[in-house]
Amino acid sequence: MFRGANKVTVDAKGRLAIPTRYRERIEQRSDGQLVITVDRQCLLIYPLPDWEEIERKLIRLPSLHPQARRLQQFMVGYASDVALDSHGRVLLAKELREFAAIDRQALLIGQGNKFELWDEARWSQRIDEWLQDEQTGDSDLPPDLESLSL
Amino acid sequence: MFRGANKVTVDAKGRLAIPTRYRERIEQRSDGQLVITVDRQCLLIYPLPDWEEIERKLIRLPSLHPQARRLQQFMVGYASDVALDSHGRVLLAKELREFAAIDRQALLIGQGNKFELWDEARWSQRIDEWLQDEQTGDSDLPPDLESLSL
DNA sequence: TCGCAGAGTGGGGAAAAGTGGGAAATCTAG
DNA sequence: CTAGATTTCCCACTTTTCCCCACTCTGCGA
Repeated sequence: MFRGANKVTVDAKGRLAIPTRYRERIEQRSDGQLVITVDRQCLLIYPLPDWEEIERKLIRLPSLHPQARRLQQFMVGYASDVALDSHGRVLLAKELREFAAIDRQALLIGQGNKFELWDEARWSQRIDEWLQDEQTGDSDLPPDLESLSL
Repeated sequence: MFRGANKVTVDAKGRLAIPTRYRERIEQRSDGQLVITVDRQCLLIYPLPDWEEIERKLIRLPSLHPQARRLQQFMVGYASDVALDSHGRVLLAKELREFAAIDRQALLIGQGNKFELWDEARWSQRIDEWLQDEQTGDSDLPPDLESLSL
């Protein structure tokens, strides 16, 4: 399982260093092969086998349903294969960087079987929204979630 | 069970000494392995096995529900593995300290299977709010709580 | 009251990780 | 076919992290 938030920098050539603590796991899971694609506001980074499973699910979605088709189009369309270089870095294609507005400072967020990659500014915006919703009470969870014991 | 409130200091390198009385229990429960993550205003510290149970619950939440997704994103996203060093200290990642505004003086609060870690100033603010709510009568409990016998 | 032991606190330095730049190789267009 | 541009690979420098050691403080017992 990937977890944890890491400040990372994307250099002028669009390279991103994966924090060392994750590298061993990636090496053994997929021999260093990753797939990077887009989400609504951020990028998603999957080990190759995990992505292939997602891709199968996406392709099976009903292609007449407009939203399903759009999801399929974007996620599969932007998906690009990358491999770790000798220093554990990956190259982010220009199209992906532009899509997610990732310039230099970014946050790599572990989310179980994948990572999310956020532009720093967008991420802190998201935190603000969360805290605000908490205050105004817009954060009500569905009934079965309220009993969640942490 | 962890109980009690302890004043602790975070040094310049972000290290936090766990009070000795808890160390033995942590050693035997998880071999010194802890996971630290964020809550709304503070940090949460779990022994590794307890965290893994929480994580399983979180991951099972419906990922299309925005509030559930957000909870999952923040809690799993910020969760970081740490281990006690030879002096019973743990290192708080910079991202976590920033999130919870923890600078130097903090409070470590035992909460059963976990600890809460509060910035000192935020904690006393929270006490103030509580006392104020009591006065203005904003403290009405939901029905099933009113019958709670303390 | 003094000393000792256990706990807490603060660095210093070696090693590893992160970062940037340059050279070689490959591709593209004129 | 050649010149320019882009990508890929590799090297070197800088920064951070981690581990260990030393000092201080507090409380207890002699």
